[in-house]
Amino acid sequence: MNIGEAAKQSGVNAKLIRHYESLGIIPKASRTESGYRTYSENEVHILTFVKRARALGFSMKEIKKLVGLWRNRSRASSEVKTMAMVHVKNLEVKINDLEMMRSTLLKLAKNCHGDGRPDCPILESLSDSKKV
Amino acid sequence: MNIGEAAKQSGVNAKLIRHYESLGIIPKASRTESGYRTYSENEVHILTFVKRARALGFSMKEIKKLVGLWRNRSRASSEVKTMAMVHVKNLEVKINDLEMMRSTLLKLAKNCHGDGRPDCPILESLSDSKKV
DNA sequence: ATCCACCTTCCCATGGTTGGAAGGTCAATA
DNA sequence: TATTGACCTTCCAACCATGGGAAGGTGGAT
Repeated sequence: MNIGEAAKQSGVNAKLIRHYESLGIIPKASRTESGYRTYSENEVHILTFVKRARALGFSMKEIKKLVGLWRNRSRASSEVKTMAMVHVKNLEVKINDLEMMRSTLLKLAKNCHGDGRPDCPILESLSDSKKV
Repeated sequence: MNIGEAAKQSGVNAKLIRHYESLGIIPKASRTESGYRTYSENEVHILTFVKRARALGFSMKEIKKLVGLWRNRSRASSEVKTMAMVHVKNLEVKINDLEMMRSTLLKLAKNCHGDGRPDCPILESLSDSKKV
């Protein structure tokens, strides 16, 4: 299977597959005589794994670790669970940040009449000496 | 006032101030004879504005626009409000994404005993053919 | 023989920020 | 006066994950 087919099956862009290989996240693909990368079901499997972990917001560094754990039959599940829970904490911090931004902006926008007049509490609040 | 003092007063890193200037987000600072940038209260004011807008998650491109609107006495408040509400929508999309990730991960982690044993539903779910 | 779709490697861009290197300036002190 | 140390200057590079494009080689069909 060439890289294009592996890309189609895994849903990971061919360009990205090469990139992941260069980062050492996936093992180096074997090559045909002319230099084309070849893939089997197994590699597609790994790529799918990476794609799903990415969709859960793990960084590539974390994913590299996860792939290692996944391929290591004797890993302890505690290690994976710990990573997952640390990640959940990070997600929660981000969610909190974004929700703060959202509520602040909504509060400001509520007081802005939003018509042709120039006075705008949003801008004022961003620039005034009193904090937002 | 030198750039260091402006940085201290505005809370924006000196390095970042130069960067913002190069991006055209803040006006070019005037210089002393020897080339040092000089700042007044007014510039510090703009920097503070930028910092707060950044804290609300606006992109630098959006902030450039906001600074322009802020400095333009005849802007329409509707324009600002529209930007704010578009930004709120974007925030909501991100929040949703992160919350999906969080709940998926929590669901997976709940089923993982997280001890010394190797079997781990988190990894299995990431790699299995059935979707997460 | 030609054509098109595929593959290869390479470099560059994004966005926002931070880091360092190499060098100039300012003010105070020995 | 000379030196020191804190500040300033510009330029170049890194981070992370991804995408774009150039320039050139391969594979297989017509």
